[in-house]
Amino acid sequence: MATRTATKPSARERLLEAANELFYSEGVQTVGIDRIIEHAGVAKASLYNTFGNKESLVCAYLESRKTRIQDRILRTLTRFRTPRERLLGVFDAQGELFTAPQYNGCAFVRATAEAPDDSSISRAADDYRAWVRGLFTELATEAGYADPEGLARQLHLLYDGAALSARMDRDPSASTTARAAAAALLDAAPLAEPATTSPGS
Amino acid sequence: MATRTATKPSARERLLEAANELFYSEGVQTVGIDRIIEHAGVAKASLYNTFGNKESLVCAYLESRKTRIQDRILRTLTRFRTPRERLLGVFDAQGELFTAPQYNGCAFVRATAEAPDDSSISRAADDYRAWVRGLFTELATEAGYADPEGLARQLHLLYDGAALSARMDRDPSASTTARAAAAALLDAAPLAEPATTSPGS
DNA sequence: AAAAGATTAGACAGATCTGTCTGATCCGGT
DNA sequence: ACCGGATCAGACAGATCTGTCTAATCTTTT
Repeated sequence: MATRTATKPSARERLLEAANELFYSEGVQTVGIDRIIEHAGVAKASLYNTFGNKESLVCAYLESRKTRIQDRILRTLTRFRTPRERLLGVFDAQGELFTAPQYNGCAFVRATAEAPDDSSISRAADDYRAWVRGLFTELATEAGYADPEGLARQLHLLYDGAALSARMDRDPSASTTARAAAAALLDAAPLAEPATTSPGS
Repeated sequence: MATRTATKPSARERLLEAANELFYSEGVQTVGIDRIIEHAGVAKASLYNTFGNKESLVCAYLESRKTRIQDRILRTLTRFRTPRERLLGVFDAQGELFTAPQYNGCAFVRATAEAPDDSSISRAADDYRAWVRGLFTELATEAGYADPEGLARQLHLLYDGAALSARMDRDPSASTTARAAAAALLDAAPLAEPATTSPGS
């Protein structure tokens, strides 16, 4: 509750930091508890007192990653004015992630690949994906497109594909490709009709 | 008794079949050797005589999956005539995969998420991705687009995104969304200038 | 029929992992 | 100063995993 001074982060914070580095770079299953506590400089009892078990630590790690990514995207979007620019700006924010020291793909995809099907880890991934989907839908609605949900689904595909390609192909330029494709989709998507007939033929 | 061919598959085939089911549905790390041999009805020594170690078994499993998917896609593409239909037909083939009994996402993405960075597993994934990329590039070239590689990259993003969404969102209709987006990208992509004209068939 | 090679069941070794427990030590609030 | 909670180091139990090895049984070839 009391805010820590800058001298020494709490055991919880150090554990989350270590989890963030090790789980993300090497995978959830391959990194054992011992490596986490060694890297965090924390006793094993502190870990189990704080989180209870490994799965809860993984969920907390995913949660912290989610808020970090959300903040990063939203901050990047403040640079853009028009709804269209902001829709495409999501891919710019993604590109910044790709060029980070070493990007290893979507943490939620990786963690889900290692977790049983109906675990709390999958639920954390669902949360994150719902947020991304909601963001695209909201921006598409603001931009006045006729089918914001459908457009958001298409853009989400590009967003996922870019993250996957950036990792699997070790190609950070995937976000640029995705942005260009997204621009083409926006150009092709019909706007909501403020009034008269639809443009057929 | 004297029948030696069709009645009983070899130990290798049964192991690959078991690996295909268990590794794909539950993950590579979480499924142990004991589960594999039990499910295959094979002795442990046979597994290690045949494959040497677990990683080789995983690679063989990925290899068999790759050829299976390639066959499926190519067979589906024979239904279509024009290059454009065949480009979009890749997403139809993908949709058939999604509606399979239980689809669990791209096996290569899952396996790579659990494997160390420079393993032979990653290399198997690279092979598969290179094939998909080459297929899109080839079809885009046949269709006469000005920038086949660039278009193939965009379509590959949709392909990856659809596979990822089908798994993460448990939404097999992702291939339909991807197909629609791909059609829009094809409409927007410029055609190559016809250097040598051989117009009609 | 007999030899040679596969295949089987399962014990075993060695390593590793999660989670618990003990007791000592540090540190902030009253 | 003191007390209670947080944290520490590390041993320990119990389970699990990969890979090896033995010895018996089945299959094929000579």
